[in-house]
Amino acid sequence: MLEGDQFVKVAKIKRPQMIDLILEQLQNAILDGQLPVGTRLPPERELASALGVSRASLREALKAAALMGWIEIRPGEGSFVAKATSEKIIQPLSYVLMFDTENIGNIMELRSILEVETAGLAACRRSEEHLSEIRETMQRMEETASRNVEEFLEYDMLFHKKVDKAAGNPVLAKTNLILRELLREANRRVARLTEGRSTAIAAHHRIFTAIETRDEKAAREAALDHLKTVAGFVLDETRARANLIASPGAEVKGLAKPLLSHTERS
Amino acid sequence: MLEGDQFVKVAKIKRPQMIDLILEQLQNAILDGQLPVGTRLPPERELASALGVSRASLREALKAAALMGWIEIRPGEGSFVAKATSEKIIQPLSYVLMFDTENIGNIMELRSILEVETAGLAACRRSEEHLSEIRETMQRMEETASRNVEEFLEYDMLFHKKVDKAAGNPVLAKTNLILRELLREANRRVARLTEGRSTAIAAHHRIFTAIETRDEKAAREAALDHLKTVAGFVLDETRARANLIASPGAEVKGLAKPLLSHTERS
DNA sequence: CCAGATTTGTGGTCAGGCCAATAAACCTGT
DNA sequence: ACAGGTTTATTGGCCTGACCACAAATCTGG
Repeated sequence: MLEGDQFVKVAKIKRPQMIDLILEQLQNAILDGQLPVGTRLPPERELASALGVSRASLREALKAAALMGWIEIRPGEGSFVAKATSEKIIQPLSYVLMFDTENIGNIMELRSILEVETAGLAACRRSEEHLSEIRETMQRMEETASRNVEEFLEYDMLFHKKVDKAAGNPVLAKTNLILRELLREANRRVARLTEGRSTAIAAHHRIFTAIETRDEKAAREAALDHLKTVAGFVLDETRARANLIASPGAEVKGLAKPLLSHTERS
Repeated sequence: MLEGDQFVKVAKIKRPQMIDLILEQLQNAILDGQLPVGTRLPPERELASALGVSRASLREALKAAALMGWIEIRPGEGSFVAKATSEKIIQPLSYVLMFDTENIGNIMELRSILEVETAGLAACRRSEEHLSEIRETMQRMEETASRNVEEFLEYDMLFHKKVDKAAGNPVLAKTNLILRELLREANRRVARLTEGRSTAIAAHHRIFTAIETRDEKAAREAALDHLKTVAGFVLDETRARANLIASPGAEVKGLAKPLLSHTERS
């Protein structure tokens, strides 16, 4: 690419495309308040002729707008201006991170940062209802530990989801969810080990107790220990796998440098 | 997902849409490495018939993929698998956020968590080269403070980018970048104030010094103070705008509860 | 008055066509 | 033989018109 010579700084002339213009106009209309949330857009055929474009072009724009979360298209009904939700806002993150999945160590570090703070926030903000939801999930998780690995994993995920909820920040919750999904395969390998399941249960217990007593510091410490343990499992697994694939002695990417060094703080 | 009623576990029947299926297939192909970056996709007509769909449907999918940054469409040439860049993906959403005070607070909180840890990691891991890059960016930022708001903003962004780089976690860096992009509009409003620019410069100075002396604790504190200040500016601005739009006296959503309460730790 | 059948409106998809931009193959004068 | 412009094939951008599937509104018989 290397756009441009080093002498003239001309923006490459790009003929504006209909779809983009439509998209822009739609965006402006929503931002100007001309189209409040919930407003129903005119039918495609009508809107297309009003804008002076074909229905096909308009549809490409509408589809794009829908994927970006601006509108919701309901077959047989019409298109409606949608509310921006935390899911939609943070969704693009997952698209970007998808290209980095081989870099498990870095994702792990990011996750540990966020989960630690999340646990701390949950300890501060949790309500009684939050607490009982977390407790219930934890108990179900313990029950399934010796029975079904997949079910255990689901309750593991759910536990963290409930903690996220208690932390009261939907954007944070969604981000955590994405990171956990990215690491789901790694976690699955850990959960297959009996030792992995029992240590996870113990860690969740500590986290729960800390949240119950509103002890922010303890919650953060418990979460950090948990994540360190999981990271240890995962990285051992990963390293083992990597060594099977790469030449022996080859460095596993992203794991050579100090990982989780933010451990030694506070 | 688990998000059902507790009685019936019916997933709402949704007729899968061609475009989404195509999109999914494309995504998988890219993630599986079947389509390395730079690969040229078959012509639309050919690909459409190969997939057994109409060219119109395929086009909607390709257009969406292009907007998400997965591919690049060059008229007269073809479609090519592209490296996803976060800026392009996020840009449209940042405007929407201006009117979403609830999530601005939440995103701010998420950003503060990550930037604080990033500063700490940068203090631990930075090299001399990192340091000089950060220093240079900071100096340029100071030079432009009194001249050009847009340029100032760019250097502001760049400063944080350099700190991210020093922290040595690309995934963390990308996430931070996305969050900053999301808040770009808000930051722009802050940077327009002379006071906003001067306090930002002072804060960056503190962060730089802490990183220079490898003082992790100081780096974290400096970053936290900085973010708290920015959050104060942003939320004041947003609140003002929100009150102009919403009915007077209406509570600004999401700001009533403790924000940035993780401040009082360590 | 109401339940079921029918009509109407709407998005989802398709087929085929023309135009515009690009690149590759082709001339053409030197 | 070759540098230059010119033509041609390929490809994406856009349009028209049609049909299908689904949802709501309407009609109809009891």
